[in-house]
Amino acid sequence: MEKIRVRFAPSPTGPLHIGGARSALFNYLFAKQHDGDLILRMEDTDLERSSKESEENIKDSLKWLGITWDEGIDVGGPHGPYRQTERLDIYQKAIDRLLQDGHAYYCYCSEEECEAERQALMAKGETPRYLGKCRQLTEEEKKQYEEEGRKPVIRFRVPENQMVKIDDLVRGEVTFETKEMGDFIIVKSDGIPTYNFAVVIDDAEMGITHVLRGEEHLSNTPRQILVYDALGLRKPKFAHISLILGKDRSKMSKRHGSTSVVAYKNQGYLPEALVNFLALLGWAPQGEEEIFSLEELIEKFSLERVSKSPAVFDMEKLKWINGHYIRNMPLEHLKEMAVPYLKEAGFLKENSIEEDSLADLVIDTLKNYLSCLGDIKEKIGLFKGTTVTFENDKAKNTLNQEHVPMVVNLFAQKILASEEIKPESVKAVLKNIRKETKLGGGQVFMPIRVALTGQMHGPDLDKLAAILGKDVIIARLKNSAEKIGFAIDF
RNA sequence: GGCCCGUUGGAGAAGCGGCUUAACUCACCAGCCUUUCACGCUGGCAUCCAGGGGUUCGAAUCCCCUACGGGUCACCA
Repeated sequence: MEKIRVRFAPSPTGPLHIGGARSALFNYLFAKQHDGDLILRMEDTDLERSSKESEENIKDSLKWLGITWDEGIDVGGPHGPYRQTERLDIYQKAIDRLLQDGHAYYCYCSEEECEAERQALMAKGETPRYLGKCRQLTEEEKKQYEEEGRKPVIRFRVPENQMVKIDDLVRGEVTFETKEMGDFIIVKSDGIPTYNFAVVIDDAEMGITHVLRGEEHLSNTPRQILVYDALGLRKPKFAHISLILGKDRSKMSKRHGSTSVVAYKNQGYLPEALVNFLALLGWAPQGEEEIFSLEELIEKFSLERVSKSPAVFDMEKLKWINGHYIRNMPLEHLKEMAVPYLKEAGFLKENSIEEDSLADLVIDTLKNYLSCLGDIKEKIGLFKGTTVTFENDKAKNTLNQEHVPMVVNLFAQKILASEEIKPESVKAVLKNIRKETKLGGGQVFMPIRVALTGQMHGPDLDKLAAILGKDVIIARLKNSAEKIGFAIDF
């Protein structure tokens, strides 16, 4: 069987978008599953908006997600170069042929003229399109336009009254009529080909067998098919993936939150979580399980299970998936990733041994409460400062019970007497207090928790105390006692 | 405005004419576990598949119309 060849062909006009990342992922999964190749190509024919910076961002984001390509930018291959602006001579041959065969022609109409034509058509309730004014220009007419200083574009001559059929792998058969189309531009007046043309030449020349891309390209596809046919090129199979929408069901934009992959990276989302989430957007696994590694996705992915309807980007679910990956990640690995966030939160000053073991404890404690590593900054507030603020009256009242001063004093004395404050030692202290006072768990733990944090919930007391350390524990207990107004004896 | 695509619970979705009293996951609610919270576990959460017609012995599944959402019609990709 023929080797599957797919491509991801972004235009480097901005950071890698969530939607682009999903397209890249689906292409990657499809290719790897069939032992095929993924080609990375830059569609940089928009000279104004394309930038090297964007290209770098796209490559970095893909690598971060774990999406690698077998051929293309940076890695090379037999069909290079892989930047469209470096392939101009390749396009030129096809343009010459099209011109020669009468499938294309020079058009001298200005942008303003075309715009006016579109407006007029629109006003009549018809499809705005180019009506073909320059289709049959004589040599004299051309010469005259040239003398006027007009720079021509090259348009593709769309055959009249033809049906163009697309056999889309996810949408089924979709047909378009050429009379709705109008002759489209294949070469701009600056001599650079347009997307609809270059994409065809490249996909054909690079031997692409399957084009998986966003739904926004569906109505461009008939134009491309026309070009394939005019040139006698073999058409790839097409599969158009539905769009990703924001919470309000309109196309996902900055308005809905972050749209670039880097933004999620910076917020402390894990690449495996984002990949997992993205895969679930527009594709559904067969069984009940929804947590998959890249390898598992490669195995399970199938175009038949790609949905035709648009997917809503559900931030809650992303957070859940990310939290799941955080909780299940080996501590070593997690720590490595979390250190920058701890530093940013002002918790870790430097990487001394002592602080490192503290970092272990902090991360191990906090990991159950995080949906992304960026949350560390907020959650770590619990461990900072020597004063206590009660979250509500209920919390405050737990300290107004008769036995509380005794418990708090006892706890403080035992902590002061401890050589070192470790989870195990705190646990032992707590146990002793219960034994000595003969009080129930809730009567011991809750007052201490509130006296320490002002809150009625939070991480295990032993871990919490160990992170706080002797000085902070004592300071906070004193602060609480002061606020409630009971006597201390330590 | 023309053309194209879509519409199953709050969200992602399964479903492909009878096996559906519509899987599963997130969210939400209740219970259990736990010193508390979180995690985890158990259970609940659409009398119905945008609305209306039709085809059929039988429809979420096929057809038509309407409504709504989206895409596209660029010298942007």
